[in-house]
Amino acid sequence: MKTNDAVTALAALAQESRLAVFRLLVRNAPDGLTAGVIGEQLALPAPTLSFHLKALALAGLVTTAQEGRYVRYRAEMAGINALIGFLTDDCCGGRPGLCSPKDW
Amino acid sequence: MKTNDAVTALAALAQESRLAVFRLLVRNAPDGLTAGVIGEQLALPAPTLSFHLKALALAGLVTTAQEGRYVRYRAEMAGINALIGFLTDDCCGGRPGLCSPKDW
DNA sequence: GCGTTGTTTCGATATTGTTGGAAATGTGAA
DNA sequence: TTCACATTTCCAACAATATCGAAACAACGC
Repeated sequence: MKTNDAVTALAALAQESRLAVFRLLVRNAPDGLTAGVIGEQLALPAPTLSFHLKALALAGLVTTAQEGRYVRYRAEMAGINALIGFLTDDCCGGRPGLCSPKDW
Repeated sequence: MKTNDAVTALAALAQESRLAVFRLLVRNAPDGLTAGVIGEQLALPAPTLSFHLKALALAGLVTTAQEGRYVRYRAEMAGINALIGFLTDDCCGGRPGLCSPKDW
């Protein structure tokens, strides 16, 4: 993962509505939810939600699947996992034992 | 961790300079670095760096320690750990086996 | 086809974040 | 005390992002 990818992913999550969308999809993994259901659950107007879902998809944090009239969104676990790895890369100069072991 | 705390932490990391600062401090954990060294390594003007370090500190991702004329910054592992936990909370409705086990 | 429903794009506005020079603050050394 | 150095605050210009109504687009049932 490159720095720019990480910034994109972090920026996608660094917004209240998008973070709520992502966490809702994580709770509903791996089935996912349709856009309409997400909007209903989080009380977001359709254009606003669409804007945010697009950002999450571009960041590689959710995937989309057309299902007839509906579009199903799913949390992309590989995306969040790559992000976490990037954040903790080379921790303590490669000697992770220097950090509290039970935390890592 | 509350939603607002998570948004603050994610926003702090969702910026190229701040992300670079944080990762530099992670690599140099647990010793940390002084502001001047960070600015030198990343080629950031002092006011800009100070602005970013403040954001990281407010987000609970770095700690500060006055050392004479210098101020030493350290990555706060507990902060990043809490953030990661928040992101993956209640994964798959509490049945994490539904996600790829090797990823989690 | 035609109306209905689900989703996205467009557009205009409001809000917030980033940047770095100049100046101020704080700390230690001479 | 005076100087030098490290860091922060202040400020103003600039850039990026959030919001949501109206309209457009897409897919299904009749």
